[in-house]
Amino acid sequence: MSEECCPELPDCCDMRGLLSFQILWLLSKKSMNGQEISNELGKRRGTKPTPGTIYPALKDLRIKGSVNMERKGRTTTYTLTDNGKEGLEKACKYFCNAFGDIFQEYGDFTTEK
Amino acid sequence: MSEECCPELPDCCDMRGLLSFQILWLLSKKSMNGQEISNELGKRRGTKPTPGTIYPALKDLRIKGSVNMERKGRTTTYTLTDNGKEGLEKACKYFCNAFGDIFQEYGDFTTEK
DNA sequence: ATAAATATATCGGACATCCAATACTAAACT
DNA sequence: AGTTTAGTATTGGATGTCCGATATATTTAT
Repeated sequence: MSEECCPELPDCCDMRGLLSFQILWLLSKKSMNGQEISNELGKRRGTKPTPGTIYPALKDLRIKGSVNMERKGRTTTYTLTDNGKEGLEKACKYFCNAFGDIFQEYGDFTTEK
Repeated sequence: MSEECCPELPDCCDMRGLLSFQILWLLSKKSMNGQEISNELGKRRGTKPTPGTIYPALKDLRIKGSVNMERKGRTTTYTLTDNGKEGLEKACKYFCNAFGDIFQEYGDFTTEK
């Protein structure tokens, strides 16, 4: 996850979506606050989501029961719930089934590069 | 891509998004009409997108210049344009950078299953 | 005490994605 | 000719994702 590798957003199609899924995945590795989540997403996407993106998403995940929030002073730590863990496993299966071939075959797509 | 493997949609998070990207990917392998695209998406997602989903997406891709349409009788064949091919390569890089770790590490996540 | 910085949060607007419902066209069938 | 079927397409409504702008609370610095 180096800095040099900043993928360019394509104009051929829309690349939005799966934000809440990606947040759950990140939280499955480590409980984090909003800024840390935002930084991790920035590494993967090239640009950090703004507060207007990240906090509504976290609020929705809390309402769904997928994450817990715990505020201490200035920072709020978000943690995956047991419910969220179960759901994430289903979500990963769905995701891999839907997009797995792109990862497996993308090597062929760029042989000429 | 067998029939038995129908992933369940999770309730922990939203799994919408990247439809136009997935359509471009499918068309990069073979030109297809709407029904064929819909069937391929159904195999990967478990449920086939309805006409109200697929045709607006294809219309947007045509307006963006990513695909061409050619109607013959009852069917319309959609083909990736050169522009769409270039864009798709960028899109794949972006996608792999954003979600690659989930594929690489998901094996660990399900070792207990 | 005041100011600056950090972290969280909401609001408004734009847009893609999703479905159900409806409608149309062309081919195939009776 | 009339009916059915296959394929395409639009409409309306709901929701998630995205940004820019704004606001609040807490910590840190001056």
